[in-house]
Amino acid sequence: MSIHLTLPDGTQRAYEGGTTGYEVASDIGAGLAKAAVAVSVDGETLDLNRPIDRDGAFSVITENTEEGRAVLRHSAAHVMAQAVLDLFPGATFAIGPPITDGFYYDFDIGRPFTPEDLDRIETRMQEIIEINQSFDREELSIDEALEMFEDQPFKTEIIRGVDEAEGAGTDGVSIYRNDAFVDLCRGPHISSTGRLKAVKLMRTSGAYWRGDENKPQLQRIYGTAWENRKALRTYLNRLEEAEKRDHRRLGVELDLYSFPSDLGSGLAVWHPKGGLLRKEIEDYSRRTHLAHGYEYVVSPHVAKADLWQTSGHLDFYAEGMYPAMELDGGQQYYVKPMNCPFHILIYKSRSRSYRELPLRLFELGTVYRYERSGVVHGLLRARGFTQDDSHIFTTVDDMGDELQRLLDFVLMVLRDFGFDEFEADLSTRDPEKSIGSDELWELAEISLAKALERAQLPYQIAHGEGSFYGPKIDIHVKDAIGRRWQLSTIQLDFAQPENFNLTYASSGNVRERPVMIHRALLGSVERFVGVLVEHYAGAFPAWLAPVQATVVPVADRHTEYAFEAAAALGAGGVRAEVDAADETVGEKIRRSITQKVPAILVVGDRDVEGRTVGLRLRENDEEQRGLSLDEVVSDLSGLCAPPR
RNA sequence: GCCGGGUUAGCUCAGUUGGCAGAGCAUCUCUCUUGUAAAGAGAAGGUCGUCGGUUCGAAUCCGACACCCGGCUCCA
Repeated sequence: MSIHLTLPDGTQRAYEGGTTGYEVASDIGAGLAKAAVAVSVDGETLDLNRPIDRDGAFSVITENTEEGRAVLRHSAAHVMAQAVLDLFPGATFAIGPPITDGFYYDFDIGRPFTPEDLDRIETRMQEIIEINQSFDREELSIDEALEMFEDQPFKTEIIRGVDEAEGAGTDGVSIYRNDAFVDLCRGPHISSTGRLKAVKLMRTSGAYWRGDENKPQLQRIYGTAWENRKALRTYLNRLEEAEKRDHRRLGVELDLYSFPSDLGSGLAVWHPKGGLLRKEIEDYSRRTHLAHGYEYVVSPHVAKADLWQTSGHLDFYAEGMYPAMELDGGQQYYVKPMNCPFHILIYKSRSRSYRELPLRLFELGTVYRYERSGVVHGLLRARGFTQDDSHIFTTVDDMGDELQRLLDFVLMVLRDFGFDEFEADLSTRDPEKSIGSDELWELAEISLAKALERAQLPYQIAHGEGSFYGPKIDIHVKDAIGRRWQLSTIQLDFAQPENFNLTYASSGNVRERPVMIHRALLGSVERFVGVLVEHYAGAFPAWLAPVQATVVPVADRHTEYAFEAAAALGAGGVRAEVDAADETVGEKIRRSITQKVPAILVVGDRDVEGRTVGLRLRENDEEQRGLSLDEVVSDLSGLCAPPR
């Protein structure tokens, strides 16, 4: 019996039944076979040494692709587990999958791993790699597997899970054996441990079994594995690069904000330069919202317990709220974790007509959330932050159009800040934990999906991840080094209009219930600044740079003219500073470059005489001399103008 | 909240077995008057996160708390 394989280029080849993937790869080319870690046959990935017994599309998975690296990493995880079980008798092990850029494995050794343990494990792994053990696949029945792993409670739990999830042709499980080490695993794996050329253990941490904080906490070891030493080095350099972009570090270096420990966890103070950056962002936000049919409102930071009771926050969100303050003889007040109830009160301040809808109330609303102590992370996860928050009150009929408008608006805003790659998550209903009619949910989910499709935004459906009151879209951006950040959120809300008994008079003069859309575009100004800092590595677009131009006098006698030039820039709307310090020109240039100032102007004798300047722009370090001051002012004032 | 690691000058970090607290950068002063990524000299700067304990003696050992970092869980 022969098998027929279709290669990616469309050519067909026939082989004896039982030919292995490696043999096919070798037949195609020796180089390909050398780089191969697995093959894909008819949509299924197989070990190289597994006989192929069916026809279909065939491709070779090579070690320098993400799919191939996942195979390497998965195998590295096995080797790590083998090393741990060797070194720590009685250890139990749970799961060890490949992840982005690496792998991990969860263990229970009765105590945490120490850095020294990590060294020993890595050394043992190297030994295992050097003896080049082969990975051998076997298939077992559920009962056989349960017996084989009887001392491994996590493994038996997984096996029972496979048993219950039968269907998909799983009446048994596969295991991979290298030497005395056996692990439950679907595969595929590399043919032998010697294929691991560049493995490094990175860190340890606690991790809950099955990600559930009510289950026991295991000890996780993270590692990384690459096809060769060079790729590993490149990855480690990338980590260093990311560290240099860290917004907490750059916040100090650029004097933007800080997190004084006297203040408290998760709380930032904004220094003058950070304050200016924020102000630019907030001004932009207010301007564009006003230009897009929003009405600007303001609400206080605290409200009585009753309001939070009505809104459902005390029932559903109490954990995220700061504890109550008692005022006025027992009256309880809460600091706001969200702005919605206030906007609802504005809506309710008088009776509303369908003619006013959609009513879009917008606020830069500062909220406080009691984040658990282990989760705060600079500006990206703070306890106090300001949302560019709006609540849109719309009729059910207008909801679809409004969502489309909204999505266009979101993308415009994000693009204005320099992001151009987006992905969305559409979170749908969890029937167990939600309110509202099926019809409304379905309409809402369809409307969200339609809006996403019309905006040509790639999205994934997150089943059951919607909030209890409605489905939502979360928008993620990709930054300059490919990381994904969640910024915008758009949530439909059927609950609050009910809770607060919101109505409007329809054209037929009937009381109808509006739908609320809760949305934040930047998300929170704090997080947004954090993401911007990391995206631009602190070199903000000129319109956002706290200092847009530095004027450097060559010697003391040029200082007066330098201030004149700075004043001219200021009059042209450019934020300019004079660096009149008693330092060399080289040092002053260096300081401005380090501070990522977009434009540096140098003025000396000839400039004073001819009313000119020397100019050096951040984007290229070539200097120009003798440019007319007036022209430079006009150019820079264009360069520093906000996008709208 | 959980697991682990931390906290020494404004910043980055040394500090040996428990025995007088250190460097570089930044700051201040003076000299130099500078043309595109660090001029020279000097000075000042510390409750060693906080509180308690052990000790003749604690930055160093122990405990609690605060804050930070890496994860888990959670999330804008």
